[in-house]
Amino acid sequence: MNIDEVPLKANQNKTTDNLRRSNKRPGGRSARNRKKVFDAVVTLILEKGNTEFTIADIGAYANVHPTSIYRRWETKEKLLLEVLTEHMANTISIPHTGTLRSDLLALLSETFRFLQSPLGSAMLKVSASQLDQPETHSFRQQYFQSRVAHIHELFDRAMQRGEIDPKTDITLILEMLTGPVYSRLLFTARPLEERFAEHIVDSILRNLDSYT
Amino acid sequence: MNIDEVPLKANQNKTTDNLRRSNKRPGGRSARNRKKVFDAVVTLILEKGNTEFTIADIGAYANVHPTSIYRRWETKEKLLLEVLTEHMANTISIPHTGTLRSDLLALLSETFRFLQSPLGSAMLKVSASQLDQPETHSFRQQYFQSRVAHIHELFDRAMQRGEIDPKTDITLILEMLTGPVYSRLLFTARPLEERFAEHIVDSILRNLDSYT
DNA sequence: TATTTAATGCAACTTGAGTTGCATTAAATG
DNA sequence: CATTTAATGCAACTCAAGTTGCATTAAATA
Repeated sequence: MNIDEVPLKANQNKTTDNLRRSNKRPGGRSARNRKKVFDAVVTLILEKGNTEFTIADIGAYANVHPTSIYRRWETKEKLLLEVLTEHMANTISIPHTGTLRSDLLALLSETFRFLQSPLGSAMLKVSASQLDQPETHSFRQQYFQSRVAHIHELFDRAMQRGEIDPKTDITLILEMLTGPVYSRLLFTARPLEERFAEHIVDSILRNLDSYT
Repeated sequence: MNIDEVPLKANQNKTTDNLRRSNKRPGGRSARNRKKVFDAVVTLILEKGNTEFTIADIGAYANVHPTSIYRRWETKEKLLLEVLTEHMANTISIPHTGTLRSDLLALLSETFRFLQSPLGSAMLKVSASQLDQPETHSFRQQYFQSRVAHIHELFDRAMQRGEIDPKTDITLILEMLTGPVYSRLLFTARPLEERFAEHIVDSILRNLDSYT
């Protein structure tokens, strides 16, 4: 018996299962409803400016019965995490300014903007809410990894220009780049201003040799 | 009429009000219940390893009627934020190793340990959950500010040793020090290891001139 | 096209979080 | 010590989140 054919107990691992069998009934009603629900979530976050709506609200907006949503995603958090991850992957834009420094500054500016927007704030809130939920670890990593994958192009150019060593740990750069933003948003509440971005970027660039 | 005497509508701004009038009936049953509830919250977080308990659970554990808890704190999040802020302020320990570098490494190690513990994870989760709740901004800032206040002693020593400029922005250092930890916890899930701590600390120390 | 299979819609239900009114208790105040 | 005031305890209630069983609908497949 192939491992893929092992019968799973109902409701077990629904979210990831949902992905694994995503090609079972792909083009039909399921896919349409998925899209309707995802669109409804994004719209609701933008309209309300936060995530203070219920699954019933989503169902009403999407014209999909709430029961169907509960059955496919189990919790609002899992649904939101999936929606926001996918949305990010589709809307990310990569700066292309000519130098690594200004590329990183542009990237960080965009991060400031995003994390202060309803969608970014939601992403941060939902990610933190899942901190001790091992089942959704992979989703949060996927969010970051898809960013890394996209942004890699920016570093590839920097490598070609000789600004950066090919062995550089890109993920580490992004951890150091975005981390301090979370400190400010979560705790100090100091403003996300240009000066802060420059400080972060320059403290990375001045230490590039320690990122290999 | 003094601004302090403006009558407040019932239930308005209950949490901060709770602090402001904390000397009204301080030593009696209220204070005892407050302590019982706070202890119960800490114990429950440690016992369960997470915050998946209800206000009813807290009431049962503390032998305080749940209604009283609802009336004083309104939501579990506000209560937890208050409890964790106070607990942190009381349990923080300041390294005193002789050099700024090893002090910061010790501090960061402790931060790793704390943020991976149930209490730290709870603090991060609850803070993020309050991201768009302006009423609790001050509590999250207070948490960080009380850390800054305590840790300042560490930097004072470094200043006396001449390792650091007296005009250094200590808060910025702490933002840069702890920020990347949130990146790892929330998104990349890479391990919080010594090597990571050294990378963070050294990239601060090598750029100390830009922190003034 | 007919058959099979899975998702969906719907109604009824369970459950638990949070609220309210009122009596009780204890702390503060004179 | 008597009085006043506020917090507490308690019971009853509301309401919304989430579940379950079953009929219906639509997609896949032979």
